[in-house]
Amino acid sequence: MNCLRLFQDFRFKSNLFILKEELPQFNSTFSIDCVIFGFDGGELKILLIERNEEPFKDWWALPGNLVRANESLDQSASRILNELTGLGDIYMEQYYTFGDPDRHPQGRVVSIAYYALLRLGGDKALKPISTYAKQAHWVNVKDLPKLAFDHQQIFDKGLEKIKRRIKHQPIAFELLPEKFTLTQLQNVYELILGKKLDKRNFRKKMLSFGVLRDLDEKQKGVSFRAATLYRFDKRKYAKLFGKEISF
Amino acid sequence: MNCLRLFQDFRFKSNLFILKEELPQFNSTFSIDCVIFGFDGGELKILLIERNEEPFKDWWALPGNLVRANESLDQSASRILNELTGLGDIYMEQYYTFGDPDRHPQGRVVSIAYYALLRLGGDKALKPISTYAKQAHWVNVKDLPKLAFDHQQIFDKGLEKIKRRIKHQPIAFELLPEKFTLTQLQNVYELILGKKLDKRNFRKKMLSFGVLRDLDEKQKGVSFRAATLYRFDKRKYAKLFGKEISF
DNA sequence: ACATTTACTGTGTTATTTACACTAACTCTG
DNA sequence: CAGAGTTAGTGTAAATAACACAGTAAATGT
Repeated sequence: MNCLRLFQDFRFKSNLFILKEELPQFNSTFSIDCVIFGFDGGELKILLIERNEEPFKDWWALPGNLVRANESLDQSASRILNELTGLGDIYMEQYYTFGDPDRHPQGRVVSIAYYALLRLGGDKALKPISTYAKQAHWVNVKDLPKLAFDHQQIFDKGLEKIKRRIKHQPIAFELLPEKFTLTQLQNVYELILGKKLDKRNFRKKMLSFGVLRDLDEKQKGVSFRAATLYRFDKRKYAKLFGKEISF
Repeated sequence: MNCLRLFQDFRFKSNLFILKEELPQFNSTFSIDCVIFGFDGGELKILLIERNEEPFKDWWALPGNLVRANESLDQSASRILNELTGLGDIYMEQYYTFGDPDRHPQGRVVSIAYYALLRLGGDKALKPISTYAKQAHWVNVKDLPKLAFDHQQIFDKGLEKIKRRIKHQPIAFELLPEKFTLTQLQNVYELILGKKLDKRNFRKKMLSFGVLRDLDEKQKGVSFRAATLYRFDKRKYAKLFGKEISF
């Protein structure tokens, strides 16, 4: 024991050698992986790609890519999302970094995970413009296939994160079209939180925040009674920031 | 515009060349930086080192180091904390990754930030065992010097994080000795949250959680009335997990 | 014993959360 | 066009949690 201590002291003071296991990680790369949530037809979905390259060729995976030399992580995430979906100007947030030494079979790749929330359906079609994927699909979060790498873990942590965040920040609106009904908004909350909410309490609380603008306009093209449409009022949201919203 | 589009299509389909700006980041390294909070003598402090190497030689900086080839990020954080303080078995958590391309003047270093909370004073002395720092000091968070790199930013984000976390998880106890008084506990909350709390409400709420065990024991060696000592009861904490604690 | 310092305690007020069920409006069908 | 079917929309009472607030108790030192 004393011997080991002496050895260590010598090592640090002499600065002459380094143990192999102490070598830092060189020649590594890092990537961004995105958990991209979408809401459509009452289902919460995420975007998956079918890989066209080894490793994990033909497996489903989260969309992701390597970070370039001269871009920041946030810039990189935006670029990658844009390349994979054709979309820009989306609320994205870094939430965790995954770096197990063996998470990638071909060498060390530390992956910085982001999530994004976006409105599906109708107006904006997805136009992926990259060849590293055979195809991209929206998949219901309740029905995920086996994922490549540690992507299941990355997804789990991402879902956990937005569960917490939806109570503090108006991220639910990012999933909805500009004009939406209170029932649609409640659906989003219920899907993300994974539980039913009381309709009256939900509406009471949502309206009490004063961040919804009643558009004096009704849904069109629906069977049965049409609901009032609302729009999210970003300016009024400022005061609300950071407060807990419980359901 | 059409021309650009055609060019892009060709680029993706032919797969023959790559634009320089599209090169991924190779030969990069990553590091861990730690914001290590300590509580001592009524002050909230963090551990800083005075750098002994370029760049930023002689500047104060957060303790941090490069990740090794065969360790996970969490392992790396624990190792680095241990090397810098001699301590182990500390609650640590990854909270953000900083990766601006120019955050390190000598090349790209993506840094994964962790925070740790630890009890100071008395029993365990700090024994840093590394030469890359001239010295390590505990510095009051209210009185930080200019920090190297983007470490001020890393610190700010870390403080923000534990402000939020202290309301959900019993991290305050990590800062205190095993036996502590309610007044000490309140001090920790007040320092982290940066505001005064009402004594009666604080005690009422803390005791109502049922995670404190009254030790039937009093402080010793203090002038004036001695306070009752408590211990944190980990088992009873389980039910509390995840609930918001507001002050 | 007296001054000093910190520990400790309770109540009333207000705001928030929760639980709970019926009517209104519209559409479709026969 | 009447009636069935479906979703939109609304209020109240009880329980719980948050907040504001001040004096007594216990120990020490002089």
